[in-house]
Amino acid sequence: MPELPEVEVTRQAIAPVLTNKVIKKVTVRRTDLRWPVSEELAAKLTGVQIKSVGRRAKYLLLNNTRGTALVHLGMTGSLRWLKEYTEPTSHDHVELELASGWLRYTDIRRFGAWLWTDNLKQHPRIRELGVEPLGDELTGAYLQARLINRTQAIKLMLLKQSLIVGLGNIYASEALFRAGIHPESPSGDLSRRMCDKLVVAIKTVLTEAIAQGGTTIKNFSSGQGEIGHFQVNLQVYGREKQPCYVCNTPIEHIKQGQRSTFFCPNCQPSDLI
DNA sequence: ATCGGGACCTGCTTGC
DNA sequence: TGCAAGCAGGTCCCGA
Repeated sequence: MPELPEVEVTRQAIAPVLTNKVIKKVTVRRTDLRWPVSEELAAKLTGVQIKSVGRRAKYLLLNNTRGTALVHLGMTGSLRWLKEYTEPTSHDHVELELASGWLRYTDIRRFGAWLWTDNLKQHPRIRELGVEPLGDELTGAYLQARLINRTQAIKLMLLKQSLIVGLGNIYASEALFRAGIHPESPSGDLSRRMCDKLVVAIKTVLTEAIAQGGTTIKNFSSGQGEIGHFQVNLQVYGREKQPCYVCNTPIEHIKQGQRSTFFCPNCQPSDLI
């Protein structure tokens, strides 16, 4: 489900109710998520004070007095703040109880994760991550340097979290449309000018999506239960055969790495392929 | 090192 | 109506 904007919107929603609060109790109903939820996680989190709620890539970071809990939402995960307790369903796997309410983690497909670390920078899932797209490190020069000699299609490269973090299947297609770049272009063939344009497109689409509360296609909602509204701004994703908003050409749908890609064949010319 | 594909898991939609 | 196939916002791991 969630890409960077949805994770960031979730972070912004839950940070105010968690910051400086004490976790009274941790309930893990299922441990078989993406990786097994360790007994250490529940033991360490119980009784700690949350110092801040951060984000690195698509991981939420519950920074606390003993270390950090990393929460990944996978494809179908969500976090929800409950002021009043409700009976958990079969997909509610983790819960934190605080004095003022409960933080509940729901994840139908269980591709998400809850991990514990007391050395965040050296954690294997964090160590190998690429640059944050909304920070100063992502520039056209960085992108071109990392893409040089790579033959893989640019859409697939944008999904690699070791290059740039935060983009997923929706925003990768959207960024390429906004940059006017065909998704099958060999990465190493992008000119510096195109890399500059792509970087601007990535930053713009993610920033706008965060401002709109993320994209809700199926069931994303922020930690306070608000759905996102960016889906009305999607230019190509999910719009197969519908007219391009810019030029009226029907949007095309292809598969790359067994995943859907959407693009406008006119606005995103294939001259590099 | 880079790539392509399969794997993990559940639920919903589509087509015969 | 029923059932199988295909699809979904992520990412790790394997073999070539």
